[in-house]
Amino acid sequence: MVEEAEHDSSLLWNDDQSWAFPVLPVHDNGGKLLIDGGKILLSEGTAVSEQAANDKGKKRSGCGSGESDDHDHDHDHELHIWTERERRKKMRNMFATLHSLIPHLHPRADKSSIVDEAVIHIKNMQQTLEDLEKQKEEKLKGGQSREAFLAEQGSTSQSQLQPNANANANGFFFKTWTSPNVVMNVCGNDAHFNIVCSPIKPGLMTYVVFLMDKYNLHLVSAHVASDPTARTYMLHTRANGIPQQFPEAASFLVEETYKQTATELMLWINS
Amino acid sequence: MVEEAEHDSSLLWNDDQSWAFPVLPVHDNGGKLLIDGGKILLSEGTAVSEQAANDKGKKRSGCGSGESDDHDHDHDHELHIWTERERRKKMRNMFATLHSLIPHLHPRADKSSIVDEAVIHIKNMQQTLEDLEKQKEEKLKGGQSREAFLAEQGSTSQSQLQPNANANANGFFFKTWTSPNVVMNVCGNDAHFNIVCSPIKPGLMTYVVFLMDKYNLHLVSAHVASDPTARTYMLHTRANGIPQQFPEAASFLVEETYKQTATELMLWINS
DNA sequence: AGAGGCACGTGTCAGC
DNA sequence: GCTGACACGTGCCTCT
Repeated sequence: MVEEAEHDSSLLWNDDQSWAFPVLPVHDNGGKLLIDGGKILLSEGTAVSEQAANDKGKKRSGCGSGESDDHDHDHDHELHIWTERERRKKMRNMFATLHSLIPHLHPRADKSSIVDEAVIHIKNMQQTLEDLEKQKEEKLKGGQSREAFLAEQGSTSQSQLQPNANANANGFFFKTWTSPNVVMNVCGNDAHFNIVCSPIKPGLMTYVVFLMDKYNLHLVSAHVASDPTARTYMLHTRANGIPQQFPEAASFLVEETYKQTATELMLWINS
Repeated sequence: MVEEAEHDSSLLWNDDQSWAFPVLPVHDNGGKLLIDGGKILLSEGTAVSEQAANDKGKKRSGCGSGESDDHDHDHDHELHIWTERERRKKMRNMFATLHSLIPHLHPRADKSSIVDEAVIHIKNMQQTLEDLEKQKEEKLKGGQSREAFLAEQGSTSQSQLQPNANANANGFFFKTWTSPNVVMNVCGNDAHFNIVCSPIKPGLMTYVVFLMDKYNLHLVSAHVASDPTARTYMLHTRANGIPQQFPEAASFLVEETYKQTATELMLWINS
């Protein structure tokens, strides 16, 4: 992953890390007229006084003159520079990981290509998933109406992503997803989560609550059991925030939401 | 000339600013720039103090004089600025469309969140697709629908992160059995039962307690949720009564005991 | 009152 | 050459 950067980046990295400031000297910083948010901007034809002198400026070399209460502002400012650098670095890494997730992408693809391809890739996958989902439903429906009993019985139970097929008729049954740490049972709008976390990771409950919030799930009840080496949770949640105009679509959405939640939870625990 | 340049600039600005994250329905205004139609609002008086002077270059206002070979360089430079602006704009739009593709994302999510969530989303979708394919293949391969009320579930879920699959040695993980009505997750001496019963069968809780007693299981906690048509239970139990002379045998015994319990429970519910 | 985010202008370095 | 891509420093703005 890191490697991606190639010499290009690594050089920059070097740069980034090694020296802190020098470039400034010249720093004309130019003019910025046109400031965004705040307003300003000079209008069109009329010129106006743009650029004011402002030296205010920071650590200029040479040129004596007044140094005074620099220091407070100084460190403040340096901190700003530093955080901005960090932020950029973070972004770079995120781009790298995003890059690594997209197949068939030139190793040195630039940022726009990355985002672009990410968009395309996501669209493709969403489309594919949608199609598969539709296909599946139609299969189920067809089986029900035509041959009711015979046809599609096989394949109940199975790998992790498995809906217990016979469920959909009218009764209330669990549709279950399993992983070593997180097991989720969806039943209508409700879901039961079983979670085990060992060694104990601080912040798990916080993350759970965050996820509930993110996906607009209500926490009906939560049961926590601790022992020195492990902690287990049982959660009962309810999905309320999803418009239910079309029951089938809604149930699909609920399911997807739950799946998403469970996946993220699992990833977090294993991270 | 100068004027032209200015004009140019301001126009471009307009363009550039044309909504930063436009797609998003609400708001924003993003912040920046308040332009109203053609005019610009300029800031309060105080603001002006900024704007650096710095000669070096660029379109300074008024001040006639030194035009000479400025222009080529000048124009050159402006072009640089312009292209950079365009590039940023492009990036912004791409971010916006990327944003629009990710479900459950806060409308004003910042760039890192967008990339972050994109990564997560892609991972999830890839995983889901992979699972679906596996599922499909297995479906084609074997119609193994033998009795299978309780299919034994391995575990495993995600591929990329962890081989946590059967690391049962020392870690604490779930071993899960599923059926439409009863899902059981064993972890060490403890187990979580998820039960759904519809229509409601009177006496279920009594039966549960009877079973716990029969197999010498302790009921650590029980959560019951009722609605008119269904009732769900989450139970946390602990097996204490089993002699533990030989740890391996013991864990086997515990597992068998739980399996037996779950089976009887399921049979009762479906009877 | 302050931390984080964004877009700007700017210099620099790769590669058609 | 020139063109595009990047990272940088910097001012301003928002959200808390």
